[in-house]
Amino acid sequence: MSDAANSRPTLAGVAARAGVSASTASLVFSGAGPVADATRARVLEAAAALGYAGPDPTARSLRRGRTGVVGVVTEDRLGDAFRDPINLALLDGLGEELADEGFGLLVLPWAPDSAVELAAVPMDAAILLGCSADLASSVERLRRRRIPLVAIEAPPLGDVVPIELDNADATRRGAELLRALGHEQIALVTLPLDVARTRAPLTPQREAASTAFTASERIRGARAVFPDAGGVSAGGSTVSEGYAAGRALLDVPATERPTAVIAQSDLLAIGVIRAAEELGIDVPEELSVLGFDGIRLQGLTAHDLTTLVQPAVEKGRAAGRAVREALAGDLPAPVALTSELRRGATVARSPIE
Amino acid sequence: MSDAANSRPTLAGVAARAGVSASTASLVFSGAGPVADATRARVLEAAAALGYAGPDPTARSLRRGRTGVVGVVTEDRLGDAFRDPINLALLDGLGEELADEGFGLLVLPWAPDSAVELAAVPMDAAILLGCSADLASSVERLRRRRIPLVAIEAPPLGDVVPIELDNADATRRGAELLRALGHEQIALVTLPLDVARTRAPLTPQREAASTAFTASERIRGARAVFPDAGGVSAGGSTVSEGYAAGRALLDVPATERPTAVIAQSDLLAIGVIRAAEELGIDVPEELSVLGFDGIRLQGLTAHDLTTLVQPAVEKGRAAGRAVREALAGDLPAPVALTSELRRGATVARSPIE
DNA sequence: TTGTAGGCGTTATCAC
DNA sequence: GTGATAACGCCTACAA
Repeated sequence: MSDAANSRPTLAGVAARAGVSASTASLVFSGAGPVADATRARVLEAAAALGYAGPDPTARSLRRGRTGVVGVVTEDRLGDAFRDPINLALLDGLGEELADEGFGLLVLPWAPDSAVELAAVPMDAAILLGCSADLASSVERLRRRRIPLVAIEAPPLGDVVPIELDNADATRRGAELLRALGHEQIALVTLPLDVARTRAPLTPQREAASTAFTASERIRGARAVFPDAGGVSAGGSTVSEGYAAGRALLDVPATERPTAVIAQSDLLAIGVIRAAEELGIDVPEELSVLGFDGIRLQGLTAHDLTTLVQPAVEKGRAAGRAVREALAGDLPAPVALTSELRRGATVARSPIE
Repeated sequence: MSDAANSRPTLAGVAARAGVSASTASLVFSGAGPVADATRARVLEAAAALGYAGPDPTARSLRRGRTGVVGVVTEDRLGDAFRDPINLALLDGLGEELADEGFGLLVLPWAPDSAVELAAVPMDAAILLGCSADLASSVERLRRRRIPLVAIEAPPLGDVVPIELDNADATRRGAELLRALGHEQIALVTLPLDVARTRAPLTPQREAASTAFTASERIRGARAVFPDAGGVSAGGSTVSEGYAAGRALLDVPATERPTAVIAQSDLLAIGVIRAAEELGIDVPEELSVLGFDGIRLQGLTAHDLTTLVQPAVEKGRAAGRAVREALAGDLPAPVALTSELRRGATVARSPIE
C-alpha cells in the first residue's frame, strides 16, 4: 500500500496489479476482444482488490466520442415541464425509444438568464421541446457543436430535424365545427405567448410579438375561420389558468359573452368549463368549449371534452427515433403528425339563432 | 482549406489559426487567466472562422473531473416517475438547488433488466429516488465509483447521505386520530410493495417480501396502532389504482366493511373516495379516508382531504443541497423531515358505536 | 492471446 | 501575457 492507494483506482492501476497491460485489462471490461480466462480472472481479482468500479465514464466518453446522454431542452421550470400531461405522454415515447435503449435523458430547463450554457453540456444529441424563438441564439451555438438536434413543434430551423404537429390545421378543423354549429361569437384561450407568460387579453401587438410557436400556430388556425376572434392568453397550460381566463371572458353581460371558447389545451378547457359552471353557464347548451390535446387527466372527473387529440406519445417516439437515426449516421426524415377531432359533449349548436 | 477542414474544429486548430498556443486559446474560452485583448480577438476570430463552438464538454469534463451532471435514479418508467405530483414537487426543489445552479439533471429510470449500467453513466453525483432494495447491487457498484450518493427515503445505506421522511411516525399519528375517533375496522391501501407492482391483498408473506421502503414504513406506522389491519397493495400511486383498491375493500357486505381507510398517498385516497361514492358510501359519515402527501392536484375538485402533509419541495431542496455540499468537498449531514397531519373533511367519528 | 503506441480535446502548472 | 509540457483515463489499431 505504498503508492496512491487512496486515489481513485484506474484501469492502469488494475492492469499493473494484475500484471497485464492496460489494453488487455480494457478488453476485460469492454468485452471487445478475446481474453484468456485466467487473465480475465486475474484482472477482475485485481479490480475487486482495488475497488475499481469499471472504466471511468467520462474518459470512455471522450475516447469513444459518445456519452450515452441525450439532452431534452425545455423552457419550463423543471417541475412545470412535467406538470403538463402532454409532456408526460411525450416522455413515455422518449422513454421507449431512448431510455429503454440505454440512453440517459438530461433535462435542461432553459431560461433567458439560465445558468446552463447548452453548448457546454456533455451530450450526444439534443431534443428541443416546445422551444420559443427566444432560444434561437442558444440553439445556434448548439448547432455549431454539430450534434444532432431534433425540434418538437418549433419554427423551421436550419439543420434541425423537425417533429411537427398540425397545430394550425387541427385548430381550423375544430373552428369549422363550431362555425357549422352556428357559432359566431368566439373567444380564444391561448397558451402563453412568451417567456413572461403574461395572462392578458389578446391584442394584435401581443400576438405579433409572440415567440411561442405552438400558440401562434393554433391562433392562426382559429383565425382562418374566425378572423376577428378575440380572447386571452393564459399564463400556463393549467386548469387554474383556464379558470382565470374563463372568468375573464365569461363574467360579463350575457350579450357580450362568447358562445364558444377555443382553448389551446385540455387543461385550459377544463378550467374554462369550471368557470362557466360557477357562473351558472351551461356547457354545452349556453357555451361550447373546445380543447386541444386529448389527454386523460389523473383523477379528473372526465368531462367528455370535445377536443383535438394529438399523438403525444408518438411525438416522443418520433423524436427518439430521429435522435437514434442521426446518431447512427443516417439523416432522419422530418416527421409531421396529425391530430384528430374528437366529438365529446362540450360542443353544441350556438344558443343564438 | 487543405487540412481537416471538415472534421470538428478543436481548440488546437483554433489556436493554430490564430497563431497562439493552445493554452492561450484555452484561457480565452475559460476566462481563467489574463489574455491581451488583441490576442483574445484573434482567437475569437479564428474560432468564428472555423465554426468552433467552444471547448468540447467531454474533454473538459475529463480534464476537470466534473461533468456538471447529477443523476436522478428512479424505479419508475420515465413518464410515470413524474405522474406522481409528489415527485413533481420534489423536482421543484431539485430545480432550485441544482438546475438553477447550472447542473443538468440526468433522469435514469432503473429496472432490474435495465439497459443502463448506472456505474457507467457520466455524472458527478446521483440522487436515489424512492429506490427499493432491488437496486442494491446497482447502488453498490455506484458507490465504488466514489461519487456522492444521496438517497431519498431509502433504507440506511452505508456511505449514502439519507434524506428521510417520518413515514412510520406520521402514519402512526394519522392512525391514532382514527382510533381516537372510535375506528376499529381499518383497511390499508398501500403503495406498491415491489417492482412487479402487484395489486393484491396484503399478507404477512407479501409484506415481509416487500422491497419498497416507504410503503413498508407506512405500514409499520399504521400497525403500531392497528396491529391487525388488513388491506391491499396498489399497483401504483394513482387515482385509478386507489379506485380499484377501494372497490375491492368496500364492495362487500356492510358488516365486513372497514370504517376507515388509511391510504398511502393522496391519489390513492381520492380513488378510494371515488369508489365509496360510487357504492353509495358516504365519506366521511360512513367511511373515513386518510391520505398521505398533501398534494394539490391539477384540476381535481379538491376533496378537502385529511392527510399527512409532507414537505416534498423541501425534500428536493435538501437532496440538492446535499449533492452540492458533497461536491464542494464537505460531508453533508443526514436530513430528517417531518410530515404534518392536516385535518380535512374526510375523517369523522366511526359510525359503529 | 497479449502488448505497444498514440491520441481523444482539454486544462493546470510552471517557466519564460 | 504567453507557451511548452504533462496529464485526465481510456480505447483501438497494429504488431508480436
